[in-house]
Amino acid sequence: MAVARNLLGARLVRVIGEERRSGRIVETEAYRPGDPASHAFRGETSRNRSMFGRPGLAYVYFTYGSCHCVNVVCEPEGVGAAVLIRALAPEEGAAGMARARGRESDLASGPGRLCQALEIDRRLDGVDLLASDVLYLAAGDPVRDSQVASTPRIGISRARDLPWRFAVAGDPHLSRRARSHATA
DNA sequence: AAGCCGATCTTCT
DNA sequence: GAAGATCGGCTTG
Repeated sequence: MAVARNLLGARLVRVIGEERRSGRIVETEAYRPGDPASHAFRGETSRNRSMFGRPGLAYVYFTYGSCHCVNVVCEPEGVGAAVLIRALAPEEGAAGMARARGRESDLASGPGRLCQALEIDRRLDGVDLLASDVLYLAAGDPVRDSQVASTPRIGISRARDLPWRFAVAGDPHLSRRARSHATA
């Protein structure tokens, strides 16, 4: 999907009081209407409600008892589609991310990790990523087509064959599963 | 380097 | 009752 590909290189910025933490998006994954792997597939629930909101909103969910993940809603209101942000290359506020993560490496190289590093949880579900001043998207360095790897999605059991995962080829900050998975 | 396990919330069967 | 858009630690090879 176009939005997932075009988010590569953009920045995700988190402001916590006086502190700024940000990173360049290096890995995304698209979840579209009619997609059996999408949280929206079985209709609207209290958890996925914001996925059906207007484009640019954040959909933040909690899973596996311990991990949050952020998505960017990208279809008109009522449709139910989003792009999962899977990995960031840390830029501003790496020290704060390390504090939040309790480690110095792999600060944002995974969908759950980046939420921990940026202190994103369900309280940020539904914020407008194009207007908020606590969590928002900003322009970054565009990524050339020659650097983009488009491959099957990871971490799901249904519709695995759809090539809707996008990554900056060879980037050192890709998610663990992207690294063990062939990234061609 | 790769694979299993536990943690433990939300939804679905 | 089980599986899931995961992570980190431990075990095995």
